[in-house]
Amino acid sequence: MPANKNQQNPAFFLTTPIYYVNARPHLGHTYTTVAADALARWKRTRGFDVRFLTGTDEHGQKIERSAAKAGKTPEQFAADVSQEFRALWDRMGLTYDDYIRTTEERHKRGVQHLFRVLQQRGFIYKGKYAGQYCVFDELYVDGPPGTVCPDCGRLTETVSEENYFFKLSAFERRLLEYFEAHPEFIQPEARRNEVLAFVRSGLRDLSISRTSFNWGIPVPGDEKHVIYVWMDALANYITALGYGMEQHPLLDRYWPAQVQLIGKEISRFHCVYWPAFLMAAGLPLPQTVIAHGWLLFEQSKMSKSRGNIVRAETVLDVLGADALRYFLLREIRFGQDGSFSFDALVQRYNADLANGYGNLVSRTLAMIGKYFDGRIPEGAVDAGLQAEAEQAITKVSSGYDALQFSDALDALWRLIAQTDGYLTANAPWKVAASEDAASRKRLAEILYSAAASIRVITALAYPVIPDAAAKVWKQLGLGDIATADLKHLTWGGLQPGTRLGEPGPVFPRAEKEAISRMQAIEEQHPARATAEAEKQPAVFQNPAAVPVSPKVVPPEPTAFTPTAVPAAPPTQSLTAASPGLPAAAEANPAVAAPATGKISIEDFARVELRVAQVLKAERVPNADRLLRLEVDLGYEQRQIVAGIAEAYAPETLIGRKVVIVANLAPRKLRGLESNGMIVAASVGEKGRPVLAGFLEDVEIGARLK
RNA sequence: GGCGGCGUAGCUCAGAUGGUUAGAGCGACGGACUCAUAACCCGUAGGUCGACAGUUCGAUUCUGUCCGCCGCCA
Repeated sequence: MPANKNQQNPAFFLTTPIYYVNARPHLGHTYTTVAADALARWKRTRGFDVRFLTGTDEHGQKIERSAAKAGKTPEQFAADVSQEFRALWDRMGLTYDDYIRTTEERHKRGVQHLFRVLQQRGFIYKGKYAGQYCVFDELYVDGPPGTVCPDCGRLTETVSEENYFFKLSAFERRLLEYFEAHPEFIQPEARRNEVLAFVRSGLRDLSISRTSFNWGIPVPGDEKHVIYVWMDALANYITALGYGMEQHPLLDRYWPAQVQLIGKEISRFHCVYWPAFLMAAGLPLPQTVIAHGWLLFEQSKMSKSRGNIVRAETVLDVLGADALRYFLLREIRFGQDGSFSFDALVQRYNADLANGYGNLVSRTLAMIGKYFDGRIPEGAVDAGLQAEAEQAITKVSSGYDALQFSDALDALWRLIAQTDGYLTANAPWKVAASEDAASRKRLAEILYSAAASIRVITALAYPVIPDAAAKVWKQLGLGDIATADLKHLTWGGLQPGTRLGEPGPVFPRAEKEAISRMQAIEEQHPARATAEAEKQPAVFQNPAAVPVSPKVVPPEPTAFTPTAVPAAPPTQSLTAASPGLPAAAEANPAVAAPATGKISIEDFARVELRVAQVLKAERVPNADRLLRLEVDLGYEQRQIVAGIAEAYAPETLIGRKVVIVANLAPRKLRGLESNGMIVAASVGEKGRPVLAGFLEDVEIGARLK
């Protein structure tokens, strides 16, 4: 990427999170990165010296395990996935200036330097952690032995290990004062309030090293320890600028960042830990951390059983990058959650891009071609249209500046409609029927005004639909939009006499079948296995039924674990066990791999699946996900504790017939004994459980074979 | 459980320090036009503004309770 070297211009450093290579790139990652790219492009057109950073986060126990499962070294595994991200961004033409990988030497050096600095400044000490630990989430959990992980519902392990700690508690007051003095630091408001509440409730020191695995950056001077993944990851924003090197001109030039874009699920790390690290290191804080919402995947009504992990490539194949960019930024109010569906995408594409922008360009340029031999006519300007265009410039600009992409695009498309309305109202094709001078003059005015409006529209649309804008810019005869000076965009920049470029469709209408085509592509893709697997019955939960030993890598399938359920790959049950997992955190690639170990019929026969009827159901106090059920098997009644409280209200279950694993060894959950598990499909990004059932009435106690 | 947010037309959402007929876009329906990508333009749609109660001359907009959804609580 050619960096803008003009030191006269104000620096603008913009970052996305670095993506954890445990998941393959999907639309969630694309959303963040596209928003950042649009902002980067916008700021560049406004004359800022933009530096746009993205990259991948590659350390941690999860990567170590996933690599082992994939039969690769962690280095190779991380490199492969990192390359997938990078290839996608390149294919989409994203204009990042730097792509950092946490396995790079420059990063390791920077992180170790940061560690030493914090140590020297007295913010790091060695201590001992004794308590509960969730192996799956690599998370310390509060509570007595037997506590379930609040994130995934699995039983925690009791551990005791020596750690380095960061004195986070020392920054409680300073952080609050900073938030107070800089209300714009955390956006939007809702996130800010959450962070404030969190800090106000008191900060404890943060464990920042691990000894239980090796795949990470060693603590300088104590190589048994590996630096905690979050400290490692967050530091990328400065190590990418040369932090830790003797000379760091980029750091001097670009830090602090103006905008750090993140997904809302990682706001605590970016709004509490990160500023505290920076304060401790004596570095200035970023100007704003902006959290966007989640991208949810709506199931299309045509196939309800569809899984919902969508890859950007599918959309690129069928509609192109601009379509995806436009949809994500137009349809979703930035900051709020939004949903994606192929239906809505094609709808937006046709209504706004094909019928709106594309058609306006097409009709206007066709008439200039026909009536003025392909040259921009010399004509007076329609004052009304000019005023509307100028108003749009203001509105769209302020929308982009505020990262309110949907507002900006809304205002821009209003101008498109106004220009379309202007043409229809003045009917140039009728005016053209008369050859007299007055009519020619009138015709020139109408078409010049429309073309001038299209020029403004195109310039303003460029950050969001760069490819299409570049095409139209050429068709207008204005050359390469990338080199155009859009900083002082005004109405009057279109020179009469300019010869139009080659005309051609910019956004051809999409047929209805585009929807089914994209759906088909998704289904055929190998990575689809992730979503496919979620459609299969997974055994749900009894979190305790999941192997919890930290050394189980991978968990050995036995007939008594959920893994024995046909067609559900071993780790699928692990995914199913995390109903609360946010969009950006799912998709263990190991899940995507086809099931490796097949089981024999005898293995399956060991699992006793039976029909049971729910007699009683009630919530387990202080456990958001757990329900205590009493079920009737015909030959006996028993108690089961199941993690389905978020999907089913207790009263709706009473009388319902469900499928249970009847011969599961009993486990205690929250002090309650659970005798068996309920079988449910795990649906969607969040693994919402859907209970298995029968279309016909089935006798209680019947066995499934 | 504690704290916070949300619930407005078929869909996605605006909005109101309380006040004549509650808005936009899309979809649907009707009309007009033919330069253009079966497109564009015009018009129509009558939604108890989640439920109930209160404050008020008057509430969808304020207060309370409830229901539903969501987020944060290392």
